[in-house]
Amino acid sequence: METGTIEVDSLAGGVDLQATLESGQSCFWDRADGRMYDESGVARGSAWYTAVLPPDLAGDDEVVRVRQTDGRLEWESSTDATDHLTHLLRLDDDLPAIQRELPDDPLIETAFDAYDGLRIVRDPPFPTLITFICSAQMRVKRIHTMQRTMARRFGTAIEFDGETYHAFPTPDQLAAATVDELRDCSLGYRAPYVAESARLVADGELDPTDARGREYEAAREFLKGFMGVGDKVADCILLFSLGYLEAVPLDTWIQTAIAEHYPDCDRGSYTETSRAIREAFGGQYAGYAQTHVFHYLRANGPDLG
DNA sequence: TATCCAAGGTAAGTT
DNA sequence: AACTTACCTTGGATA
Repeated sequence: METGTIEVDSLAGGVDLQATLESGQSCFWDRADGRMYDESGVARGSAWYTAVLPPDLAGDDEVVRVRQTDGRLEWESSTDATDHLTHLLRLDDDLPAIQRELPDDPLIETAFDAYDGLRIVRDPPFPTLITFICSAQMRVKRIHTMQRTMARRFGTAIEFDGETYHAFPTPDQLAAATVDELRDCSLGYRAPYVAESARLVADGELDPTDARGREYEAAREFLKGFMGVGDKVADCILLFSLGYLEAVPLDTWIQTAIAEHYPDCDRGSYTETSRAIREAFGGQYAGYAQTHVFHYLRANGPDLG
């Protein structure tokens, strides 16, 4: 096993690992103490998080553990995880520079200042696709449980440091699952969506990574080719996996924020409201504003700001 | 202990 | 294109 550290001071804007991984944008990481999203007064802030990197990222299924203590990130893995962490947690993003590009707006400033070091993640595309298909009408904590269940039942088991971890299922593995088996993972009406979208990827008919390189709105339309992917889910995949930092998923929290703080941005349709709020959030880094505002409102209630 | 309700929406059908 | 409606499941709220 290899270990290493990344100094938080070496990152522009630092990093808040817990805020980044437990703000609801990612289901790729799992808290080793099993207390993900547990608000019940458990000691937080230095917990280990684990993930199984898919072969297309690491060359082979590879377990990575990371925690934040005393101004540094500590990691454990079978090989050097520095580059993987930099990639997955977007540690190269210059947060102060991004904040300077955001508009001078009280809600955005409050939300940004409240969570120093909260970064957008760069999760692998296929798990992100499935995760956000599952997210429809679902609580964040339960989405996470659903992903863990699918990984345990259909994903490859990996031994690391004397423990067993499960990779998120590959497209082939998930496409091989029956709709009933997926329903047994508590997916409900999302089960056939997951089955069909996994099949599309497994059969080579559609690949979420092929959205890359397209103009933003064209990329969003492309992703809507998957079953169970509408505008909002497509925006989540673009922002949290494919690096479209201008994407602003219009979820219920942001809809509430629009109604209360930016009523002029409500243009009726998703496309037009999206354009308006994207502009209000400063364009190219609007997704960073979205994620901070989302996290802030979810933690503090919609009335503040 | 029951019952009710909302949760990071989408697809399909109707106007 | 815009507007309805149904949809699985479950944890937490309310009675």
